[in-house]
Amino acid sequence: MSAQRARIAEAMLGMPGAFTAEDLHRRVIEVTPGIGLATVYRALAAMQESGAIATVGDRHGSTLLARCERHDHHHHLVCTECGSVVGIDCPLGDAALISAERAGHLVTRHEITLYGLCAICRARADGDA
Amino acid sequence: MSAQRARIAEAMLGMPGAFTAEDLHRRVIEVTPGIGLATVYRALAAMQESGAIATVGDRHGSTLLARCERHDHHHHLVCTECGSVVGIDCPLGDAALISAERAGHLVTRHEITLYGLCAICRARADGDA
DNA sequence: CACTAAGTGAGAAAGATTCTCATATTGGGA
DNA sequence: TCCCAATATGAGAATCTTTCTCACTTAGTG
Ligand SMILES: [Mn+2]
Ligand SMILES: [Mn+2]
Ligand SMILES: [Zn+2]
Ligand SMILES: [Zn+2]
Repeated sequence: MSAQRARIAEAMLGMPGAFTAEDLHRRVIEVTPGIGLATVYRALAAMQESGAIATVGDRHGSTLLARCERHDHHHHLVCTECGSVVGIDCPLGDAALISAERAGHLVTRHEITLYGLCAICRARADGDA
Repeated sequence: MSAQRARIAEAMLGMPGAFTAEDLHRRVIEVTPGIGLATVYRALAAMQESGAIATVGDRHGSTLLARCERHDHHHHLVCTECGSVVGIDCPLGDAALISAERAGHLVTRHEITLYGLCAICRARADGDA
């Protein structure tokens, strides 16, 4: 593994929640100037391949990513306020399976993402109100 | 409503399944040359606003859209082979709700999309095998 | 008919991601 | 340790989708 990938991985582990490629690049070059944005994109592609990170939405056209503790199949609960992300088990509900069956559709993949406010941001919102 | 919007809506109704803005533009100008791509994008934005269409994925970086019969909250079952789309009811499964509750997260929005093969494409795949 | 708000077309612009290419590094095997 | 093929890197160009600008035309209301 190259030195750059190692630094990018470290920076990625330090990200608090959802982040874009540019967010991560900014953090990386604070510690190690000179690393290029293209290298960050390349590292991100590898991480996504391995399941170390996943797409959890988008922000103004940029892909939002987040670190995954689990590398097996799971989904995400994303705070739209602070970007914190929690991995969740999330088998398809019965209604979905029944609809698919009725249509004769063979489901090979599904995407589920939940958005809202995490406990902390929810408390803060209540306090402000 | 402008003449252009009417033509774009007609063309949209004739789309067989999932389509991109350019797919639709191509169809529109077959019937009515001169209508600009920007106008198609503007019409699509309005349709999405009204619930007449919805995003159902992406194809090589372009947003995939599909017509909705229902304008209320629902989700989609998309054939990755032919692009056919079926609307489905799809309340969150218990597992998802329990995960959110345990995390103290207030869920305000969720996205669910199922991908796979429709009945027709499935039959064709079996025949080929 | 007159007026205003909204829509239009063409192209420029914006922005994210990928590609190119010359150079540099890596890690394994001799 | 030295060599080499494979892979990674950095800088910027290129690509490509979507949005914006602006001068001009409609739609719709009264
Ligand atoms: Mn995860
Ligand atoms: Mn629908
Ligand atoms: Zn939060
Ligand atoms: Zn199909």
